[in-house]
Amino acid sequence: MLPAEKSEILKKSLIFSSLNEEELSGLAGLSVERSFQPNEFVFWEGDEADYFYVIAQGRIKVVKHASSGKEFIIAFFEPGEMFGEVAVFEGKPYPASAQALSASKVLGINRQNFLDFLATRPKVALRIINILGGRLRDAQGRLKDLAGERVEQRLAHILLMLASRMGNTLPFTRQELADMAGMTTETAIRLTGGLSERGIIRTSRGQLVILDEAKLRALAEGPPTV
Amino acid sequence: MLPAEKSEILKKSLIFSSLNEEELSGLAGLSVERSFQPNEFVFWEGDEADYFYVIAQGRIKVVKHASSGKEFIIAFFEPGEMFGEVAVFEGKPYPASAQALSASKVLGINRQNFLDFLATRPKVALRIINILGGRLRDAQGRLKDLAGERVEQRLAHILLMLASRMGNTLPFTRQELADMAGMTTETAIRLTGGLSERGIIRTSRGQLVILDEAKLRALAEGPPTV
DNA sequence: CGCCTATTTGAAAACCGTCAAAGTATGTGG
DNA sequence: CCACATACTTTGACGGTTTTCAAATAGGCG
Repeated sequence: MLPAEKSEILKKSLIFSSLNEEELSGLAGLSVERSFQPNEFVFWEGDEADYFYVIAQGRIKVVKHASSGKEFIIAFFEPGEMFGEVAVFEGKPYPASAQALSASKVLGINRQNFLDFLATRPKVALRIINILGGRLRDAQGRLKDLAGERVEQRLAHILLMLASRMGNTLPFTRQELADMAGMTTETAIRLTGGLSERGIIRTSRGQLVILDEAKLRALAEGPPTV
Repeated sequence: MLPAEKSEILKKSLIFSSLNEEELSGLAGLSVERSFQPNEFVFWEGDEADYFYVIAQGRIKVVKHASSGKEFIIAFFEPGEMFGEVAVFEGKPYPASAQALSASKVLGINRQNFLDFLATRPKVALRIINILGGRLRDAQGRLKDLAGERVEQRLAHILLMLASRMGNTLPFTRQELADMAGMTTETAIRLTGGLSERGIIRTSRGQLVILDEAKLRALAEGPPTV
């Protein structure tokens, strides 16, 4: 990949939108390109964290494994988004694993180089604070759901969250939804089946379309028995 | 409170440890002191977020309420720690409520003033990135637990996390532990009862002492049936 | 001493996970 | 182009974990 292409990719990322061309190419010079096949892992939980990543193309999921072996999906990321940053900013091993879902290209940015870069770019630092704040907010909302809500409401919240980021057509299997909502695949299927019958969503293999966001929102907030 | 006292409090906080005296007093000038009675709320979920806070004295808990009315405790904070920052850095309403547990004093720092301050203090920004990263890591670990582990393992994880921050004597009621681990008070009592019988912990009203951290760790990792 | 909150115990029921088996898209290789 | 392998989807029955509901005890503070 040419340096100019790297700059182009970084520029599209929200994190670096405040940088000028010169700064972008400086950062591009610090970055390393890596490519991954579908299902290949970018890093594993516990690995030394020397790099964080910005996605150039493809989709990445970040997961943790429970002691039972069950997988929990922390997040999906798309081109322009960063991942692996928690570990890098803390200087500790990665707290989760990252796996490519499709053929993917990412730019890896070295921890120490980036920290040095940040020390003179307060705007970028503020942007990162912003992004981390948003992720923390999401995480806290999900914590509350997992701790206190029933499966149906958990799934509804997940669908609404995904819809707000990606639109009403969601490219996820029921298994993936289940792993995000902390339930089994069977339960996710039964729930989506029920929602389909009520005309709230439409499902096909590996995809789910939200038809009636208002009803879904009502479901997410209160129990169906009003 | 005198400006010098404010500086003193800020200085003790990890966030501002890189500041010199002059910077500290500048920041102290931007801060407002507020006092709270036990059980009084510092802010409510959904309030406009103009300030974030550093604790001078007392203990604060940050909570969210599920649709059922059940309370979920996101975190407890002690003197020197900051809270309410997620909302401030995002410019959105508070995502949770903050309640004083004991008579408390806090320093409130205005959002816009602080963002201006940060724009010329990259070290403080990096420290905040660090703290947010740590909180995000914690939150992700708890997400995985809530999604995939049984109550006993969830409780064990919570106890270990608290112990690593506060030592082996934990000043929490079973109700509070239950609200952190996403279970009912009755379940928390039954579980702690079992742990006491096995000599792993000792409990009294509003307090829990960890006696055998190794056994607790074993419990947290794997199912009890080895 | 009295009130409020925390702790305790028990029994019943609900929710959801587990297990098993089968059907159905998608893509691959012959 | 068909056959097959692989993943995703579907359905049913059962059982266990945890919540729910109820009632009683006990500790601490004014």
